[in-house]
Amino acid sequence: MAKRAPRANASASIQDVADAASVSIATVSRVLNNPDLVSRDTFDRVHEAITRLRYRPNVYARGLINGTRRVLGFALPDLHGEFYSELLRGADGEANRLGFHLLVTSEGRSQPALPPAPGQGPGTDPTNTPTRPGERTSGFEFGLVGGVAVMITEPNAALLQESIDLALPVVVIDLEIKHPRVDCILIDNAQGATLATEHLLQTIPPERLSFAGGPRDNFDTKTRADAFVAALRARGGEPRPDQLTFGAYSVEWGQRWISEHASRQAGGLPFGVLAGNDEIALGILQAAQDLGLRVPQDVRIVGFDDTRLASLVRPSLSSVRVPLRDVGAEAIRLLARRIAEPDAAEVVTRLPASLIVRESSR
Amino acid sequence: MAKRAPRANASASIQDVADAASVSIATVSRVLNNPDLVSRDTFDRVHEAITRLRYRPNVYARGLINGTRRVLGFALPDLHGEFYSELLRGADGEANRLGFHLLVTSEGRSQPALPPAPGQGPGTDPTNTPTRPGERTSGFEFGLVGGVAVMITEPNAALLQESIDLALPVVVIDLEIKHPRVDCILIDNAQGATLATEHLLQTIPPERLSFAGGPRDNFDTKTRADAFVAALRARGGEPRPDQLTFGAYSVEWGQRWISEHASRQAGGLPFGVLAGNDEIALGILQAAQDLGLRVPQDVRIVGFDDTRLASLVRPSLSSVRVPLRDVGAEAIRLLARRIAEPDAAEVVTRLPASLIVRESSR
DNA sequence: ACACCTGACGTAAACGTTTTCATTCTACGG
DNA sequence: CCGTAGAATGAAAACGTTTACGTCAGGTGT
Repeated sequence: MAKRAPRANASASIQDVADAASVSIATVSRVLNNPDLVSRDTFDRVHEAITRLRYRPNVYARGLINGTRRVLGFALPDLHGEFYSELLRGADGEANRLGFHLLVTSEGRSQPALPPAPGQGPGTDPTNTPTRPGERTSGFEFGLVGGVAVMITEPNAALLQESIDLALPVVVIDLEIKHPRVDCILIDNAQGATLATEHLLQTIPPERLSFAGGPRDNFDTKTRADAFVAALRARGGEPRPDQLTFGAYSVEWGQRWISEHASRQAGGLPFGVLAGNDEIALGILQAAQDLGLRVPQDVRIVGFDDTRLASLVRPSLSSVRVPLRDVGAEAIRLLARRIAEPDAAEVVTRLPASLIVRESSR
Repeated sequence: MAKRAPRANASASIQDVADAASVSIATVSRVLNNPDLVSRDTFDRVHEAITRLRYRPNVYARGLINGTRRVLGFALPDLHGEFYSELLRGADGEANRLGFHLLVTSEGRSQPALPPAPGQGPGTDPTNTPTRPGERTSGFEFGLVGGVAVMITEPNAALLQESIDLALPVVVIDLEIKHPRVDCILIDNAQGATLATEHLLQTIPPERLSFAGGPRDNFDTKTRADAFVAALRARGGEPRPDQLTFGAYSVEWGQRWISEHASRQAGGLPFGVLAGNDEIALGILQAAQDLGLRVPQDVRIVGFDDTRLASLVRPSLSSVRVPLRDVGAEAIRLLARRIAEPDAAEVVTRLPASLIVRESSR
């Protein structure tokens, strides 16, 4: 048995454990991965050595052997705000349960990690800065992760493409993509918008109902707007063009919307508005009050996303609740599934939205 | 030259590139890490092969050789809410700039990854569930990360200890720890609380000023409370015991506080309160209005943390701004530094707080 | 007594890199 | 023409695992 002097400062290796327990490294490995294959005696000896030496298997060596990657990438457009925060939380919890780790990233890390600036031969190239080797700009570490959950935006559409090229398990959030081994998670925006619109229609006639959306070309915005229109039509009201407006997902846009809308609003009171998200709704809510409109007596407002803002504000804000935490958790579950069975049939999970009625539309 | 048929589906290895460029793997490696050592011709050939084959060096193999870990752990008590969200964002941005990746985790993953349930010999152990080998509950993946930033709470105090034991670079957030190679980042809570208290003292006499804190045993709470007391004393007012109260970091506690306080408040109007964080402040703000108190005419409120809530609520909330994003970024910077020079002197970064005055105390 | 299985364990190959050392080749000063 | 320096490259060891395979002992069935 080739004993080796354990290095002083570094963490113990499997060899150190093997030596300490007077077995081979294979046996140590078996204790860790297939305990049934070793005798009770040996198990105990090795186990004792492991705890005594504080042995931790080297993740890199392990990852090298069996592509078993316990790390999942989570790429979001941004990390800021309740919305993503909640998504992340769901993902983290589920990852924890399933024994995975979360590598988070926001926005454009998509430039490939390789290669470094080419082209300085032995002849000194004048245009070349030192470029120390350790410093090369590293994009998303594919190869480190066993799968990626992506929420699509411009910058990381490239990331998605690359993941697909690499045959990496991929889950797309909030967008339906038809691709051989790509699963999707959708939030049922249409249903949520329908729910909210129908709720408003209980107290407001169709012609006095508006939709104040986010950016016009945003996918979610469109879905919600379409559902709004459909719900109005179902009640026999073909919406006028001015009943649908688009701006940005911001408080400021909400404020601007109400100030413009209030003056234009010839239809009389009360009127109602379905906002594209809670921030817009909040802007409307506050600016409406500043304009002397009472909520909900004069204006009935429903937001979208049910962020914590909605419940904290006064009057509290009705909102369409999208189960963000479930979305995060489901993303991890789907990834785990696809890692386990790479060729499983594609899944499109559609999570239902629900309407939380609060003071702003009661 | 031992050509090997490249496997069909797997990603290209360094050997594939070497074959394609008719060089040895050593040369390919040099192209990647020490371009100066190869001739111009070879460089170009290899470079072409790399791009053509979409070669990415295997992170695990690399990590196995040179402990260069480009992944940093970020352990927070929770991921929920503006607070952590903002911290994360700062960290992610800086990590991106510095070429690191972020492995996030919240709460108690601290149980060691090893070993799996011991003690089922060949004799079937009745108490033993199947315990499939792939399923073992994995704690935080030390060994995968090159450093850890920890924000202390009960569950991951263990994580901190373990990191220190492993001689892993560690940065502690929001707590000063004296330990050989551990850096700390502190938010200057005392300064922030002082600022806020002095601001309130400009319009409110000391005896009508209160502190509505979070949990009594919370470190931040204590620091803020102490600074509050000190500021009062500096103005010659020794605070009565009832001017300092402790509860929880929640809206509900704020609401409860004001309802109890308003009845007890014999001192007359207006009075002022420094809240332990924005949520408490918000609870106070809303419940005060419900009680018929005007803000800021009757009650002046200052919150803490300056989360987005503060600016969105009406009346908007004065708050002590703590530079969360900077905290996150600085954590990454410190980690990077310690990875580069493990024996550098310990650093304690103290980030200044500032007071944002809004309607609630104007 | 013999063949054969089985449980327990060790040997060694593989995973994909980086890096040290050795080798080849060219050029050049003597 | 020889010796040698230096540039360019290849061969091979090392990193810490997992796992296929081999070995060996002690049964068990004939």
